[in-house]
Amino acid sequence: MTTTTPGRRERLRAETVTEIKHAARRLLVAGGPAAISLRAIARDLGMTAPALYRYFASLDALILAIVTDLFEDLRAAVADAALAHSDEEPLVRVGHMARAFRRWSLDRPAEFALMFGSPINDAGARFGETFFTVLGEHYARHPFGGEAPDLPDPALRELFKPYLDTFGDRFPLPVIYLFVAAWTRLYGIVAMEVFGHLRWAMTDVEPLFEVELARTVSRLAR
Amino acid sequence: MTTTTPGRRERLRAETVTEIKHAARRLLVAGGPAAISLRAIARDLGMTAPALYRYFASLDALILAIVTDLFEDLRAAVADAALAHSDEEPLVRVGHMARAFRRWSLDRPAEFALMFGSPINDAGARFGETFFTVLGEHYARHPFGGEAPDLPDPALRELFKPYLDTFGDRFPLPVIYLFVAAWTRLYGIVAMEVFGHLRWAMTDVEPLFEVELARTVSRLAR
DNA sequence: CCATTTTCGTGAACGCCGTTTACCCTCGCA
DNA sequence: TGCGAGGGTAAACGGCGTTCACGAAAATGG
Repeated sequence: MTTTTPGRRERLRAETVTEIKHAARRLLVAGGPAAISLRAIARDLGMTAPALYRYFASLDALILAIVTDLFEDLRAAVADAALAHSDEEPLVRVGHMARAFRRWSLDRPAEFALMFGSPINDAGARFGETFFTVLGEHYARHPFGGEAPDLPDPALRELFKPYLDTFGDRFPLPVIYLFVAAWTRLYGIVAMEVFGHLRWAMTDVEPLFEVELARTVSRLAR
Repeated sequence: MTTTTPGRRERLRAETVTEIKHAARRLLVAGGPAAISLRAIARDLGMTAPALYRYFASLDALILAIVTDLFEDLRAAVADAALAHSDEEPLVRVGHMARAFRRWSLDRPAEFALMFGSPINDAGARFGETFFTVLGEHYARHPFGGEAPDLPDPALRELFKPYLDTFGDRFPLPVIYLFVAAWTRLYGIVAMEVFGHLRWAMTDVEPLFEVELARTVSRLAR
C-alpha cells in the first residue's frame, strides 16, 4: 500500500541521483578526478553502467553536476564562516571567510583539483558573490577613499564589463579591482599549498597565509 | 657499410625518444592532458603501442618526462627574458621574467594545466632557482634592509627547512619569505587567467597583472 | 665469418573504460 | 484492466594501458 503521492516517481529518481553523486564523490576522494567512472559508480550501486544514462546524459554531464554541487558546498562553508562571526567587523569576517576557503580546500584536495585545476566552470561568479555581500557591508560603513590603480575610469569600466553585466555597479570600480586582485592572491597561495607546489620551500604554509591575508585585507580597507 | 660508431644504437634510440615526446606534446596541445595516449602516439609514429614500453616504463613515466621537459622549457624562456635585459636593474629584470612566465603560460594552456594543475612535480624548485639568481644580484647591490614578517628568526628557519636543505642560506630568511610570497601571487594571477577563472569578471587580465607585478616587485626592493 | 646475445618491434590477449542499441519488466495511471 | 512510460539489463563497438610470447634484425665477440 504505497502512498501514491503525486511525485513519488520523482522522489525515487532524486534519491538515485544523489546516490550516484555520492558514489562519484567517493571515487573522487579515493582516486582523484580521473578515478570517476560510470562503471565503477554502477558497481557501487549494484547496477550496470548504461542505467546511469537515465539520470545523466554523459560522464561529463555528471562531473559538471558534481562540480556545481562542490561550488555550492564551498560557498556554504564560506558563508557559514561569515555567519559565525556576524558580530565582527566586515573585513575581519572576510578574513574568516578566507580561512574557511583555505581549510575547505586543504581538506578536499581531490575536489579542489576537480574544481580549479582545469578550465571548466563558470560557477566562480556565484562563489564571489558571497564575498561581495560582506564587502558591501564594509564599504557601506566606510566609503571607499583609496586610490584607483593606474587606469582611468573608462578603461576600468571596459575592463570589468563581464562583471558589470552580471552584478551591476554595486561597488566603485577600484573596489572591484581590489577584490579581484585579492581573490587571485588568495587562490594562488591556497592552490599552491593544496597542490603541494610549495613543499620544496616550506613545511607549513599557514604563517605565510596569515601574513598575506592580513596584508591583502588591509589593502581592501583603504 | 654503416659506420659502426660507438653509440649509433644510442643515437637512434634517443631520436625515437624525442619523436615519442613530440607526438605526445602534439596530442597534449590538441586535446589537453587527457588526450595523451600510448596508442595514439604509436599510431602517429607508425608503431604499435607495446613498442613504446621499450622507451618508457609506463604512460605515467612518459608524462613525467614531458612535465620535466616542459619545466626546462619554461625555465629557459624565463632565463632568456633575464638575459635579454641583462643591462637593466635586477628587479626590472625580475619583472621581465615574470612577464615571460605569463606569456609562456598563456601560449601553452594545455602544458600549463599538465604542469601546475595537479599534484605531481618537484621541478618547481629548479624553476625557482632562475629567479633566485637574479634576485641575488639585487641583494648584492642593495643589502636587505626591510623588516621580517611577524615571525621570529628561529621559527622562519624551521619553516623554510626544505628550502635551506636544498639551497642553503644564500639569502636572509625574510628575503626567502618575500620571494615565496611573490611567487604565490604570480602563480595565482597567471593560473586564474590561464584557466579562465577570471572571465566572469574581466576581459583582459594584463592591466591587473602589471599593477600587481609592480606592487610585488617593489615589495621585494625593501 | 659465423654464432650468440641484445635490442626493437609485432600480434594477441586481458581487463578496464564510455557509449549505443535492442530488449524487457514493472510500475503508475487513465 | 490495459497500456505507456520509466528504469533496468545484456550485448556490442571502439578505445585505452599493459603484459606476454615470439620473431627479426642488428651489434658483439671468438
